Amino acid sequence: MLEKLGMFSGLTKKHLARLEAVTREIPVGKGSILFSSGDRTEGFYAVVDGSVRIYRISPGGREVTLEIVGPGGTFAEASLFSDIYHCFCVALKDSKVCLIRKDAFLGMIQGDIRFAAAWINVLSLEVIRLRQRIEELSIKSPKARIASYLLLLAEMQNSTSITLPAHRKSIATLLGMTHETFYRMAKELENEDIVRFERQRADIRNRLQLEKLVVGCG
Amino acid sequence: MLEKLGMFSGLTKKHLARLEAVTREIPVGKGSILFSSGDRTEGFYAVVDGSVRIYRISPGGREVTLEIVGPGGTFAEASLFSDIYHCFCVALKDSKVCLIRKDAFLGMIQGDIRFAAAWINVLSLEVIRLRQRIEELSIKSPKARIASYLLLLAEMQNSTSITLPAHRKSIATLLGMTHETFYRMAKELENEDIVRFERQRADIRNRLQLEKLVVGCG
DNA sequence: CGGGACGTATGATCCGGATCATACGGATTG
DNA sequence: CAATCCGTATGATCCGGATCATACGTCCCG
Repeated sequence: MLEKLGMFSGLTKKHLARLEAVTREIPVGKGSILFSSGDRTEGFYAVVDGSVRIYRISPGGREVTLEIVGPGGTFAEASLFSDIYHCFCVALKDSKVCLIRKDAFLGMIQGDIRFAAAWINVLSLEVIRLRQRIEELSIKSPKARIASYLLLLAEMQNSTSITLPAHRKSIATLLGMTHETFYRMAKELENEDIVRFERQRADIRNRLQLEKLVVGCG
Repeated sequence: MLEKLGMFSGLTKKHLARLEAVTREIPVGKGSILFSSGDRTEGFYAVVDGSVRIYRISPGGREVTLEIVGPGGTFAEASLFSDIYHCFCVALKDSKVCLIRKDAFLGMIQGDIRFAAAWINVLSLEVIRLRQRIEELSIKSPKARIASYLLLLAEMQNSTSITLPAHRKSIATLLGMTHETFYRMAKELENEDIVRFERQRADIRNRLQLEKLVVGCG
């Protein structure tokens, strides 16, 4: 079942079989916590079905969403080199995830050069993605951050009709703003007829204008 | 000369020699641009001496500092999997950097399992660091961000007497605030006798209070 | 079915940090 | 040496987004 995960494509059948042998499939009910900050690491995960939210509790007590992961995505990769998790993971819907066991995976990396190379590729892309997020968080204007995020989703989903990967409150903290601000800015975007929100969906009506918002923000 | 770089320790002499063979040492004068966004990638770099600043130009035209790298640090690792650089690099002082050529390095990774494993380690740590930065940027209070940053530097330099890695203006954009705000907050910290700034140095006078700022910010 | 918890949504208020302006000193350059 | 640039520094003003308050809908669970 791992072969559907994209990042593992390019592996031979033999490798896949070996990998699946050290993989455990775990169903997680909506709202349940997969792991908490401080837990001993067992390995990293891949989302087979559903979606999860990765977050931390800031020292001041508020939740900071680090990422929202959907089908095909992996998370907690850094746990391979850490004894404990440094964040929380909660299921946004009833989901199915795969736990790839740490020691076994490290062993495979050390024993299989192709595997290692593939993993290096994954990590490198992750670094690039994180850097982009840092840059986007440096955008002060909440509206521009939302615009930037919607454009990112549109690109990933390859459509101007976007499925929001989580409820608005989570997305708000992902983008570093309060949910009130998110609702307000969303409403503004609707009033300007740039984006139309509807339940779990967002339709980009005026891509040009949306891009201008990101650019024009400073 | 690479063996001093930390990330390359643990390699055998033979590996080191091979690596150095594909490495080019480059002197960069203060203020000169090592590469620009859009340039074709040649490889990634390690700082031997001096320091450099990595930044992007946001669509709105302002500089966003992504990181400040000192001796022993590496940067532009992601260029291994990209055809062009996505950021700028400028030398903060007269510096000496090593260019590790992309194709050669990729070849070594694909040909040497120990090498690949070491590199995976480097990338994983980078991912963890970037996540921490994302979390810190989510801290809204500039003062708390400064506090958090100073504590990070203190930990890295293992002393309460810190050498600032760059001029204040760069640090300000690194922390996602204007330089005016940085100066003001720094002055406040001095008035409260928590930190004393002096030329390129910062002395933490009251670590407890500094930590409280980070925690208490929400 | 009824109640509670939570996501969604919007209004009122307030303050912090961005912006604009100004000034001083040190470094660099011609 | 004078001129210039840039980093450092601080004051005045203004506005945007956080905060607090409130309310409605819906989902879930007993």
